[in-house]
Amino acid sequence: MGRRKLEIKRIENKSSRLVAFSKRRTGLIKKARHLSMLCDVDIAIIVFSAHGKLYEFCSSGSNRQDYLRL
Amino acid sequence: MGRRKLEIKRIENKSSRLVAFSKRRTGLIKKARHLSMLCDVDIAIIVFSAHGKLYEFCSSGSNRQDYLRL
DNA sequence: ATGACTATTTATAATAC
DNA sequence: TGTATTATAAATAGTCA
Repeated sequence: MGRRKLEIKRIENKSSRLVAFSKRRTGLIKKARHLSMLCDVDIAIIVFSAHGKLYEFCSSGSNRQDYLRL
Repeated sequence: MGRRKLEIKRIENKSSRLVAFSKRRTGLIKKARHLSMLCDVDIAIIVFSAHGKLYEFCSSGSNRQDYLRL
C-alpha cells in the first residue's frame, strides 16, 4: 500500500523502519478498534518495541453493553 | 474497503457480522505479522469473541535473533 | 523527527457460484 | 455454509514541506 511493493522482511534502514513502525502501529490499532466496534468483540494488543518500549491497546468493552462480565 | 463505505458501528445483521469478523480478524493478524517482521518487534493480540471464543496471535520472536531474553 | 500529500498497493463488502 | 471474484474503500511508501 504505497508507492512501491514492499517485501515482508526486516527493513534495514533504521529511519525507514522507525517511520514504518509508527505508521503501521497506528494502522494496526485503528483496525483493531474498527473490528471491535463492527463485530462487537473485545481485543487487546501488546507491542514490544526493539528498544523495550511497550505499546498497548485494549477495546474498552464499552461496546459490549449487552451483558455484564464480572 | 469494499463495494460500499461502511459506517464504523456494530453490524446488526448477524451473518454479515460473522463474515466481517472472520475476514477482519484474519486481516488484523496478517497486519500484525507484517509489522512484526518489517520492524523487528514482538506483538501479541487477543480477541475475545461475543460468544466467548478466544483467538490469539503472538509473533514468535523468531525474528528477534539479535538478543536473547530470559 | 513530524505532518501532509498522493500514487500505488492491500484489504474487504458485496456478489456470484 | 464455504470459496472465489471484483469493484471499491482504506492503508501506506516514498516524497516533500
